[in-house]
Parts: sequence; structure tokens; C-alpha cells
Amino acid sequence: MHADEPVTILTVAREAGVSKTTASDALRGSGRVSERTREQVARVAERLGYVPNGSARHLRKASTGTIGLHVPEVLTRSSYYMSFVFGVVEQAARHDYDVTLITSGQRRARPPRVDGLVLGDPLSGDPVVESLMATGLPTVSCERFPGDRQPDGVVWSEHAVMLGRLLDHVRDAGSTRPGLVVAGDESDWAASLHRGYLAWCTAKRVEPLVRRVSFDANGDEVRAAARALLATPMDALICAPAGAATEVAPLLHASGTGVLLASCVDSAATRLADPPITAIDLRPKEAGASCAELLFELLSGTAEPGTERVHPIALAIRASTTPRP
Amino acid sequence: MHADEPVTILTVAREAGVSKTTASDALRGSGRVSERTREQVARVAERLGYVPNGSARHLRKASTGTIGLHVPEVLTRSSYYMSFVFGVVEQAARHDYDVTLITSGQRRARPPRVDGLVLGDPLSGDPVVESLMATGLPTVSCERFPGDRQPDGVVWSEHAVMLGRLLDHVRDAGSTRPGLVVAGDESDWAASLHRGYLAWCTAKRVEPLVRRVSFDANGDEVRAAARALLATPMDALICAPAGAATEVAPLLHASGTGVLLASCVDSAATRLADPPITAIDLRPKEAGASCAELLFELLSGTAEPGTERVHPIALAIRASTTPRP
DNA sequence: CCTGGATGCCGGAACGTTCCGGCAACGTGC
DNA sequence: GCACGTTGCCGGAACGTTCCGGCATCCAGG
Repeated sequence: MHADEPVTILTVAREAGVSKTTASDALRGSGRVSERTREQVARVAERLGYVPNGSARHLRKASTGTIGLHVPEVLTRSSYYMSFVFGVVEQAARHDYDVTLITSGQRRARPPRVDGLVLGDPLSGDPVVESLMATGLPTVSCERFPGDRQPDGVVWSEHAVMLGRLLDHVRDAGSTRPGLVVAGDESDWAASLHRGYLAWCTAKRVEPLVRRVSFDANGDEVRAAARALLATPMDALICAPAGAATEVAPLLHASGTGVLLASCVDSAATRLADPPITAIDLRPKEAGASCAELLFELLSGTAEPGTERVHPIALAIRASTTPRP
Repeated sequence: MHADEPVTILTVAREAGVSKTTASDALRGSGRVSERTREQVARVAERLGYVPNGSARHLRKASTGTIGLHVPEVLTRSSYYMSFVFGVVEQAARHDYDVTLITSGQRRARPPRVDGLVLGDPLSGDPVVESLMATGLPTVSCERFPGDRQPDGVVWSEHAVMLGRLLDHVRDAGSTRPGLVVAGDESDWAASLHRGYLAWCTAKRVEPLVRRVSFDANGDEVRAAARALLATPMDALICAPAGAATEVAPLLHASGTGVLLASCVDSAATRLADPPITAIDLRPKEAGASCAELLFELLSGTAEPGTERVHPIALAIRASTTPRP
């Protein structure tokens, strides 16, 4: 049992019989230290359980060891964002970084004490996003920012392409008139889906059938949209907003018209619905990890500002889009 | 436009014509400073946009200005935990604290750089929770820790009492044999519900009808449990796990036996289900805020270690428990 | 007129780290 | 034998804050 005094680099140096500079250099692999000494210091540090003091380090280096993370507070999408958040946190932990959450609710007196920012689905018009973009901190967003200025890094997915494949699949399953419920253009994700849908319709000479809802649409809103679409001869419904498909499933079921159903966001709910709902798996945890990784590369200079990366997504075909004759 | 040099307390002091000590004292309200000087310094600091350097402050004070937050990574409960997390973050922001997420996934080389910990629903046997409890940091948990040692502060809710009221309500609606689907005793919340149910059954001389599922039970698992209960003459089903009620709703609907349905966790999904599902509103955001608040009081010495606080919850009665004759 | 406490302000040290510059010791090439 | 580069190590300063102790000044009480 040691005394309670904290073990600093001086303790390690003293114990190893070297100066604090040598100890520091040895542990960080910088400077000129013989291999023998390096190992010796490392052993002592390990034995004493030395942990560098983050505050001191960051005071010296003028950094914080923390990245900020903002996600829109939309509870209907919570499962997607929760996974995203966990992905960011785990990737950050691999780089020995902490993650500080920035919510829209908190009014911030001070700028966050972070080295960089990850923005999950930045919505145009969100004041918190605007103010974060204005900090000048290195920033990575998941999906493009639907405004003029772009973050230093962007991770995005080919939603339009994947929606096209989903529509192809639905057509193969017998649908001739698929409808779309999608949110407005304040999110780049929704905007991409909308564009992709219209492009597909043009290419396949199908009359578009779209109903827009708000980004955080609740069940009533998406059901109303679905009902409106059902008034026309629609035979397949693609729901963009997370949770929307499961909300309208009972409605379609009750109508008994055999309308096919698919979601643009996969989740436990779509997977476990009865029947299971075909959905686009956005792989949110991997998306979060990818954003964090890109941010660290930007911070270390490994990646250039303006880098964009494509995050692969997948199509999960399930019973809800098998034709019911 | 100023030069880019960072504005420190020395800048403020120089500009205000006082020493750094006086500037520091003036801004923090400590020491002996005349009211005139205090205002003068405050004005200058405001004008220059002075922001204290957190690293320097915490290096000096041996604290970090950050609290750690752990929640189990259970995606089926994500909406509850998401709200909880946001509640913690916003309360922390009010105290000018940051929140760092601690996930079970990350293997931690170092102890987190935090002043204290909030544990949302600590599960017994969770190795991350165990290791966090072992750090000796001031800790507050939401719900008791179902182990031997308790955290320094606990925020809990009267789940058993509220379940009793829910059961009373269901009985008033005509049920004579309510069943319960509940998770195991690794969470204190589930354990309380189970105890409460058994106590109610004893008091009302009703034969208990319980099926246990795992804490992160998926739809299949809860549906299997519900089906097993339906084999006996059950006329109301109380689902404890978040999301469980909405998962079994179609099943009950299909059975067409008019079984009443209620959930022990409210959410957008239960609210918007068809018919809307009666549920206990755990007010997760307020719970998170309450945990954070208690932690800050512990840190500042305002609250005694061992403090327990009751977090009020509410019953939301909806159509799913109105008798269908 | 002296004492002593209160008031207002200040200099310097400390927190634990990184890093610049320097200093011996030791080859190595001329 | 001398200049010079390399290697291994070190002392001290700096980062921005807080806080301890001290130093004038002022006023009241004797």
C-alpha cells in the first residue's frame, strides 16, 4: 500500500533515477532516450500506476483531450442516435479522447472545452449547430450540412442510390406505384432521399407520390400522411423517418389492401415488427465511429480539411415487401 | 478586431489596471475586493470575452469540471436513456460542468478524468459499473445498485407503489387476473416491480402470474412470454420492459380476447400506439437532472453521502386499459 | 499619539506537464 | 590531436489559474 499522494511524472522519475524530462520523453517516445532507460521508466510507471494528468498536459499543449458531440434531440429517432453516439464514444476512447455531449437544450455561456466537434445530422436552422459551426473548431458532420458553409469533414451515405435499389426491389415484388413519406429539406438525409425518389420515378417513368412530414414527426403525423397517400392507388409505401414505418404498419394492415411497406431507417422495431419490415440499415454505430475517426485525422493533420467519406449502408429485405397475391 | 492572442486573466488584469490576483478574486467573488473594482473588472472581462481556461483551473484545483455518465447500452430502452442523458447534460450545463459518456464497450486504459459519476440503472454484474464503483469517485445512481455497496447518492422512484396503483386501475377496469412480464433482479427497477406485484397479489388475494425475461429482451422474447401467459386465463397484461408493450400489442389484438394492456415505461411508442397504451411515466429527463443535481450537491458538500431522493413518477391512463365489454 | 483591527490590493509560489536549449561523453574523420 | 557530429540526459521555463501570506492605508478606541 502506498501513501495517498498522487503519483506524478516526478514520482516516476525519482523512482527510476532519471530526470522528469527523461521520464516524460521515455513514456511518450519523444526526445533522445536509450532503449534501456525507456524500458526501465516504462516499468516503473506501470508499477506505480502512473496516469498523466490531463489538465496539466492540455494546459501545456493548449488542447483539451475532449471532442464535442451534438445530435438533434429527436426522441423518435433515439435508437439511431443512441447507436451513433456510442459509436463516437468508442472510437474516441480508442484515441484516448473523451466525448462531451452538447444538447440543444442547454444555453451555453461559454464555448465548449473541446478540440473538435462531431455533428450528427446537422439541421439547417438549428441555432446550436449554427453557433457550433461559428466557433471555428475542426468539425465533422454525419451527412452534409444543408447550408452554405460545410464542415471540415463530412461522412455521408449514398441514400439516394440505396433508395433506388429499394424501389427496384419493391417493383420486382409487384409494385407499380410506390409512395414516399419523407421529412423536409432541413436535413440533408431527407433531402437526398427525396431527390433520389424523384430521380428514380423519372427514370422509370412512374408518377411520383410524395407526402412530406416534419423532421420529428410523431405517429399521428405520419399516419395522416400515409392515409392521404392511400387515397390514390398506391401499392407500396416507403417511410423515410425513423419509426414511421412501424407507426403506420397497423394502419396498412387494417386497410387489408396488401400495400408493401419499407423503412429508410432500420431499427429493432422494424426488425421485430410483425411482419418484419424491409429497411435500409444505416449502420449508425459505424457511422459514428467513422465521424470520430475522420475528426482525429483532421486534428492530427492526417486528413485534409474538406475531406468527404462515404459510409456504406445496406438493404435488409424482409417479409413486409414480399408480394401477397 | 483584436489580435489572435488568447485573452487570459492577465489580459483582463492589465486592461483593468489591477493585479491578476485582484482580477481573479473579483471575477470569482472571493478575497477582499471593493465593489467598485469588482464591477470594473467584470466589465472588462465581459468586453474582452474572457473565458477561464478550464485546464489551468482544474490543474490548480485538482478537479476536472466534468462528470462521467454511464448508462447500459440497451437499444430497446434507448428512448428512456436518451431522455435521461439529456437531463443529466442540461443540469450539468447549469453548473458549468461537462458530461463525458462512459460506455460498456470501451475498454478503459485509464480511469475517466471526471469529478464524479452518474450511473443510470446500474446492473449488478456489469463489469464497467463494478470498476466505476471501485474508483472511489463520488457517485450517484438512478435506482439503487442491486449489490452490496451503495453509491454515495441514490435517486429512486416508487415503482412498486405506482405499479400497485396501476393494478388497482386495471382491476377497476374489470380485470381479475393481471399478468406481469418483467426482467430479472439484476436491475433494481425490475426487482422492485416484481416485489410490488407480488405484494399487491398477496394483499388482493390474487394468484400471481409472472413471466421473467432478460433485461434487454427483444420482441420475440417478450412475445413468447406473453403467449405463455395467455395460455392461462389472463385478462390484463402489464409489461415492464420498455418497448415490450408495443411489441406484444399486435399479438393481443390478434388474439381478440380483449386483454387489457399496460406498460411500466412510457414512451412515444406507447403514447402513439393504436390504441394508446396506459403506462407509467418515469419522467426520465427529470430523473437525469435530479441525479446530476444530487451529485453536485455531494461534490460541494451540500448533501451528505448516503443521501437518497425519491423521484416522482406518474401514471398515464389511456385507451388500452378501458374495458371492452 | 499609539495600538490594533479591518480593508483593499498585490507578488509569488504551486499545480503537472512539455519542450527548448545546453552540456558532458563518446566516437570519427582529418 | 583537434574539430565536430551524435547520443544520452538534464535544468528551467512556460502554460493560466488559485491562494497564501504580506504590505500599505485607514479608522476607531484608548
